[in-house]
Amino acid sequence: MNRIIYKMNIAPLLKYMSHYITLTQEEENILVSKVLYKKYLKGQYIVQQGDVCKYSGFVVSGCTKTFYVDEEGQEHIVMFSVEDWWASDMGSFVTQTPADFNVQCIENTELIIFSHDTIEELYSEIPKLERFFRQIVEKGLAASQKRIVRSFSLSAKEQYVHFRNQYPKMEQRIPQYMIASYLGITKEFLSKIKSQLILEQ
Amino acid sequence: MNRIIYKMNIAPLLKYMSHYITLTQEEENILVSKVLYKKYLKGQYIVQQGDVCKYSGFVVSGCTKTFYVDEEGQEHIVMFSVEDWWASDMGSFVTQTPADFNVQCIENTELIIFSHDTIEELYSEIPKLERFFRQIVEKGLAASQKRIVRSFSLSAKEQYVHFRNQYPKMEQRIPQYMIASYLGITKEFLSKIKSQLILEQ
DNA sequence: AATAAATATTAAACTAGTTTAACATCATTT
DNA sequence: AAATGATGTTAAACTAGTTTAATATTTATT
Repeated sequence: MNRIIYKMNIAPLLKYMSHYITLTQEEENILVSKVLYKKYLKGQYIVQQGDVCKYSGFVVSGCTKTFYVDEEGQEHIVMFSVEDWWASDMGSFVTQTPADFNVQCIENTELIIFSHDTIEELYSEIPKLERFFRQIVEKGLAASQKRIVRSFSLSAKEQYVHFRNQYPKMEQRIPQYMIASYLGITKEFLSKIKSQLILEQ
Repeated sequence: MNRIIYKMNIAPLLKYMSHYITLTQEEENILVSKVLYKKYLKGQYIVQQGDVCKYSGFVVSGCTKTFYVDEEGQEHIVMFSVEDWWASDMGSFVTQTPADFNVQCIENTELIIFSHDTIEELYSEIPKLERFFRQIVEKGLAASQKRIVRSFSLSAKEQYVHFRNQYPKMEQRIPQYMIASYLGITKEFLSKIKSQLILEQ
């Protein structure tokens, strides 16, 4: 059997982690030995709604969308993940309950994968990681709360302007109809908002 | 100086924690020595928007609302906390950044308080607590995500029915205009929804 | 019991955002 | 270069939810 060994680009993860915790060389080695490196093609799924999310991926390169399909079959995007973000249903991964969300690549994407099966070993061999993941989830919670606040108190136009300001580079790589879905509006209405904004200047 | 010592009702917290971790008697004693017990009157604030949230409270009895005031001065409720819930801006407490939210008592409320100043001591004396708080925050994240999904994919009427089914007892103790605020609609429209629902049966 | 304060209802006029449908543009494959 | 599929625009008719304003009901206070 043929096994493809990808060259693992671990540096972005280590740099990212260094904002939270400091690992010794030996701890880094343990970490590297317990994560996977995976390449996905555009269109492939990392997580599927209803499955328990066994893997949590750190995006080394590429872009994913995290979305939900409602009873009418309508797709609602809740997050985009680019470099240095997490591609996962964190809620499902950490609680090991069925995922609310799909995570799908909208570009070819390279991920460093944490598997739930090995994460308990990682916690016991590198206790600091428990703190790391706690902080990641905390940040995720704070971001999720802020998202709720925005959707409560801002009009669609204001939310779009906020998105554009906060993630100026994402707009170039993500099709507009997906941004509309992220904002919770139709693509037609986003189109209208954009033409309004152009007239306003 | 007069110091009021309240009788601390710690049992509900210990029972709640037992779903996540098992504490020894000694660990329980440490815990009790490092938390505070506080009684608030209806109307009092536990957390104020803009302040760093130094305290996270476990509700022993009573009820609080967590809300946000937008630029137009409009109040948006994001959560109610009753017995066995947390009254806190968790996002602010764990990241020690300015709170997005106010937490105010809508009934007289008794809380067991974790202070951020002592929580690091608690983590080092009872490492299990780190796991406990990680799991709480994880559950909070999962709930917050589900809330976003609902507000994306359900109509106001569906959201109200969901709320009523999920928290049947809350409706009795919380005024309707606050429930409207929680659902992100006006009190007038909730009134309309309710009369529609009555006609439908 | 009377008054005041807080909470809830109703209805009409309005607005933000949806739906439908037709057309336009851009990118990819042959 | 033509053809196909994916993405983006425009406009008219529509609907869910808001605003305003007047009134009703419940709860708390004297």
